[in-house]
Amino acid sequence: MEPAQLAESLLAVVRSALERRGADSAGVSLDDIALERPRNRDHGDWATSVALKLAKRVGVPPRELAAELQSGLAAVDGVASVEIAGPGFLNIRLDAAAAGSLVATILEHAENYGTSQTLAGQSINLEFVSANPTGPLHIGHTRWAALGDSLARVLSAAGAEVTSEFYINDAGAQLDVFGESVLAAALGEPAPENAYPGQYIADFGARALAEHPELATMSRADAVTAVRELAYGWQLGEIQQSLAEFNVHFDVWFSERELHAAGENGTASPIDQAVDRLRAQGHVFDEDGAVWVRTTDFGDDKDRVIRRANGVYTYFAADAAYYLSKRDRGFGLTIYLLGADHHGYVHRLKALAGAAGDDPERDIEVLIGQLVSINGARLSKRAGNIIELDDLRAWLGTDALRYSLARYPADSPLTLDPELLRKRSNDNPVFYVQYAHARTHQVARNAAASGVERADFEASTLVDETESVLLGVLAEFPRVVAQAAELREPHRVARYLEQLAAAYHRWYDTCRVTPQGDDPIEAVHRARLHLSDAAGQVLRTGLGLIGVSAPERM
RNA sequence: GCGCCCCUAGCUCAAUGGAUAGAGCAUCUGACUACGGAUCAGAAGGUUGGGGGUUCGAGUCCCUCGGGGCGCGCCA
Repeated sequence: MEPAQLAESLLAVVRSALERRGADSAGVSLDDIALERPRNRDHGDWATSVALKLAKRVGVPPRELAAELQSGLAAVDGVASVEIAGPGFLNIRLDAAAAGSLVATILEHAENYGTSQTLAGQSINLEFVSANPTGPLHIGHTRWAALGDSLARVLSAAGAEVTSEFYINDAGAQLDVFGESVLAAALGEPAPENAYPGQYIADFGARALAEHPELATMSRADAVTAVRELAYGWQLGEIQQSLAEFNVHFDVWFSERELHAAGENGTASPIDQAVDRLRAQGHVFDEDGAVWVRTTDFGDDKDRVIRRANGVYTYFAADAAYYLSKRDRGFGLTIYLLGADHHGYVHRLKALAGAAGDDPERDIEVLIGQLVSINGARLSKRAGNIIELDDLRAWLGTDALRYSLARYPADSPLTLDPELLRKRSNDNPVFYVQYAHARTHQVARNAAASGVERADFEASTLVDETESVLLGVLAEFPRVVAQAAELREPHRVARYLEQLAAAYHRWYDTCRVTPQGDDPIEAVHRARLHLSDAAGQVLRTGLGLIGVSAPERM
């Protein structure tokens, strides 16, 4: 039996109890049921605090209401016992056959077990990383890459249509500075003020000159443009390759230049159109020669300039046009994953949504992730403690790196120790989880060699305590995935996998799939092989949700 | 000064308003002539930053104080 079915049965019992008392039963929903797995095994396979929650509404002492529910619940098929505990908790135990039937469900649905339709019909645009194409990705980008890609997978598993998107800031002054920096390096000139530091600038410069010796004789303006475009292409290519090797996928690479460019037959640029549209909505005004958006109407602490008095658009203008682009492409929900150093943008982004006629509370979400620090120190180029994605991957490997970043919530400040990272130790919980998965395959290989077959499945033979626990953990997977999607917290999947791996390892330690010596093969061995298969399936699916491989051997 | 985030075991971090706050690492003690020990069993480790409040119940919600991070341009 799956928890969802138990919750439905419980809801029916609750409703009929309320009706007997003449109380309103229509207002009770699955949200009130609060069916959960108790931490303490003494409290049963499943427990509910529904009697505590509803007691006041009905006007009955909690334990009295619990007693009424107890008898109704005990009659549900598959429920072995129901106890009342403490102030009014109901502790439920399932019989082995009902609990074990979950294995068949998992094997039948295979990689779809755990997916749901809780976000079905939602079309979501998820933007993350969006680094400037003026340098390599560092550890901060790496964190958003791991979290964002996992979130995209989790949202999809919950039934949403997800487009993951990388916004390339390729239109601003930063890219010009980048071009100047590379050109100076190419021509052996002293680095200009505010130039980008780093060996890669020199490397780009040398490569540019080697491939295009004519740069030395071109006009300054032409040379800057040419070098900028060359280096931009190379850098973007490296970013794309780094992310691909990190198993991070983007559906759309959106160039900011598209927003500035006028149409082929002289039509207004998307930014021009955006300003006009916002003005038509009544949220734009002119003051001191500049053009403003009245973002304070939507909770921002000051209004924002969208076009300066000198006629040049601000960065905010591109943001506006970009948001409208997403909107025009039909997304019902737009999610931004930003670092904490950008949290000041939350209000103005939401204001854009509001000004465009969307609901800032419902149609746009801005997730703020805390920055990563190294041994307590913040990352900075000046401190020389920048760590690049490619270095991290070289030290740890993609699996360990992705896992160690995905198992923490985005708003948790993360402190890393580069010495530990370099050591590539087995401490990383990813190996614990992967080993559990490899073990399910080892078990299957051993079973095949010993003649244990998958012919029949008698759920009622799974009576060991470790089997009961393992089944309970397996039963939670769909809810964990749905919750991770709803709360935008993919780390819940990783934490769950550690729990599942622990339950599997303990079970393995206690229960044999392959009989010892000359002992006969019995139904329980075959049932355990199914159980092991089911655990392997869920481990594999779960690891896939955070972009980590599930090896069959380690 | 204003705003957002954070403060949980020695360290890194979990925990829908639920029962005795949990893992990993580190420390200590055990377990293979039993499906690979990258495993398992056990010990020790806590005033959840301090103080108030809300309620059947608070690490979680509210107020306040302290500490840390980040942000507050007609920059990008």
